[in-house]
Amino acid sequence: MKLTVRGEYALRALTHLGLRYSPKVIQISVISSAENIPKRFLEQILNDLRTGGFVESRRGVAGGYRLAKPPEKIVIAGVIRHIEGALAPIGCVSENYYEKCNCPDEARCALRSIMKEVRDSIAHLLEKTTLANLVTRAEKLKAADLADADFVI
Amino acid sequence: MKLTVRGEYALRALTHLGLRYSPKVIQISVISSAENIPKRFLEQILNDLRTGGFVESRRGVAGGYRLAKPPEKIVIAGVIRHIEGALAPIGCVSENYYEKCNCPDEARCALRSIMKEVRDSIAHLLEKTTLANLVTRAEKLKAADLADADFVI
DNA sequence: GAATCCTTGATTGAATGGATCGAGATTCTA
DNA sequence: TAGAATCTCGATCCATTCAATCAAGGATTC
Repeated sequence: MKLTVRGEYALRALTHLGLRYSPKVIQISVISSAENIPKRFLEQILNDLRTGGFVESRRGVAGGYRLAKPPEKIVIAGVIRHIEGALAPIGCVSENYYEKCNCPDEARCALRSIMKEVRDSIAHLLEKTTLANLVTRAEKLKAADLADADFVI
Repeated sequence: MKLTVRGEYALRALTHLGLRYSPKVIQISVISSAENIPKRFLEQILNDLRTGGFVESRRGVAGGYRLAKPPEKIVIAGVIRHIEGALAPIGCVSENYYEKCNCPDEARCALRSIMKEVRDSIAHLLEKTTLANLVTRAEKLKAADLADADFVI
């Protein structure tokens, strides 16, 4: 699994929306400047997240984006699969994006067997992590940071 | 972590050499046809593995490649790092190939914290796996396959 | 010294990734 | 109902990476 900038932006944008989860929508430009993401590019990514059913949008003057379901229901593995594709490090061990490799005999391939373990460990971690979890982490990290600041003063 | 075809070939070639570990060298063309790897490309890859200290070569008529050290001493994580680069799914959590990301505050980044866990789990698996381990897997898979064949007869 | 094989670097062609643009659709508001 | 704000969608661009091939050259052995 490799997270490209695109996937990173997607997850950061979702976290932004998760931290402010409400029926109100948030504009692209707000997310763009808060998260330091090129606006045009983010536009593309949010639209893609909409297609995937992770966010929903509202057009027009008071338009913007919001989560399509509560943060607890948004699984990180699902987001990454939608944006980036396979979690597996190599196609021949992917469950959702299987691709045949050109080794002489896949069933007897030692490389495949170790890569399968890698895939499983990645998938296990990301399947059990939801956006709610990311949001909690973000809040805790912020709180810890504020505590540090107090301490310094 | 993403394993490209290049890395796959490298590990398959090493496994080939590991299964036949001896002072004798094996020709590129032999590995190439046994493992179904384009010869010219394999040439490039083996040369790269030589630079990394994983194999050594012998020129001339009876030339070829062999492992530069016993299979137990060749760690898969090291091979992948040399051929592909970082194990981490994103640069900002890589230990050996760190790259700054453009998020507003790296220390408070929730994404970073979950990706760090992914990195650690990948690294842990691949650090403890040696070529000797891969070779053993290959032998077992072959044996199991033969047993199946017997059973069918 | 000829055959064989490794060495090195250049090159190519395709795919991917990051990013931008422009025109269109939709919604609100004055 | 005109127009401004905002999302929508497809096209395009540029740089980089990947996979693969090629060519010339050097080393080694028989």
